[in-house]
Amino acid sequence: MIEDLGRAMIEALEEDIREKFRRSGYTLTSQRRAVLDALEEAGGHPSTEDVYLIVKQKNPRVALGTVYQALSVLEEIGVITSKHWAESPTRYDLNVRPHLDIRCTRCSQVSEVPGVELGNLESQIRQNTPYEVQSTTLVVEGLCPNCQKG
Amino acid sequence: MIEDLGRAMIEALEEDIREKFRRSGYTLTSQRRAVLDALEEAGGHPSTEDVYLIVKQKNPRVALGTVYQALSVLEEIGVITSKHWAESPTRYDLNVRPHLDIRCTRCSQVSEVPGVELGNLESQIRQNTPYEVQSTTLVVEGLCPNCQKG
DNA sequence: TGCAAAACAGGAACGGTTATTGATCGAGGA
DNA sequence: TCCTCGATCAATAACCGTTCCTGTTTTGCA
Repeated sequence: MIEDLGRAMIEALEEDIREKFRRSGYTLTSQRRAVLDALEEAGGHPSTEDVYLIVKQKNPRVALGTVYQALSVLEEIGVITSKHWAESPTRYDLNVRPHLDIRCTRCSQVSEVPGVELGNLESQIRQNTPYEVQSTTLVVEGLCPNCQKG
Repeated sequence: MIEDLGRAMIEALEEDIREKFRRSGYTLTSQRRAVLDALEEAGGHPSTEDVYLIVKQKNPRVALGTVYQALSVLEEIGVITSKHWAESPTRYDLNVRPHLDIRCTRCSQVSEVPGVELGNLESQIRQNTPYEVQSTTLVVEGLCPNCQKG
């Protein structure tokens, strides 16, 4: 039952991804597929380097530049989201659902912050600026429980 | 009247800065002073390079590395805040009051978004994470009115 | 199956940032 | 006032994440 639900969700996500590629005109190549798989496998919020290492395990011929380019395409068509932290490489996340992440300034671990209501923040912003808003990201940093001890 | 108010605010800010240096143990050197002045003069949200160029006009001997280090100290003691945008160098801002900025993804211009109520977002976050929250920054990007035409 | 366009691999180059090193400054004590 | 010692600075090399470039391979399409 739960497994079926999981599979259904993955199916829906799959279809969504194919649709986004179709609309954009980009092709869903095996390398881009591998980058997506690596993002899923990595879980958390992998850096480009992390993704590259996972992809490389399965296909050692894939170049780092290709991973950069694939991530950029995936972000452009709205499949993934990038986040830019201080003193840390860019990290990526599948666009499964809107959520809030916090990063530890000491060990760089990223965790999700549950139960925060962003509410109508984005619509408020749209109302108060003449800009055409493309993205709003909340960047939260702090010390994780482990690093608080040290 | 208004000028007096402005001067009073600057005085208060000055005292706050001196206090923060005192508490931290760092010294408020002429170079750090110059970096602060440059931040004020630049207005907007200058990059390290912008600050460096302004500082250099008055004191050509100051090195870029010194500006980096000064900005890092100023941020550490809470006088300024850094913001990290995609594909763009770090930009800095004096901690005058909490506010929200938006950056144009085409021309990199940064403007303030008025009238957005962040409300109890930070306290919500603190309640929902075991992390010791150090900073929360809302990063908003879009197209400025000028670039929408192009 | 053949052709044009897109994507890729590999590696060099770039740009923002940090690290290093020796010189200089400046607060506090003799 | 002069000295001392730690903090800060200037100058520059090194670092690292990212982008760019070139020739090759793959893909979509006729």
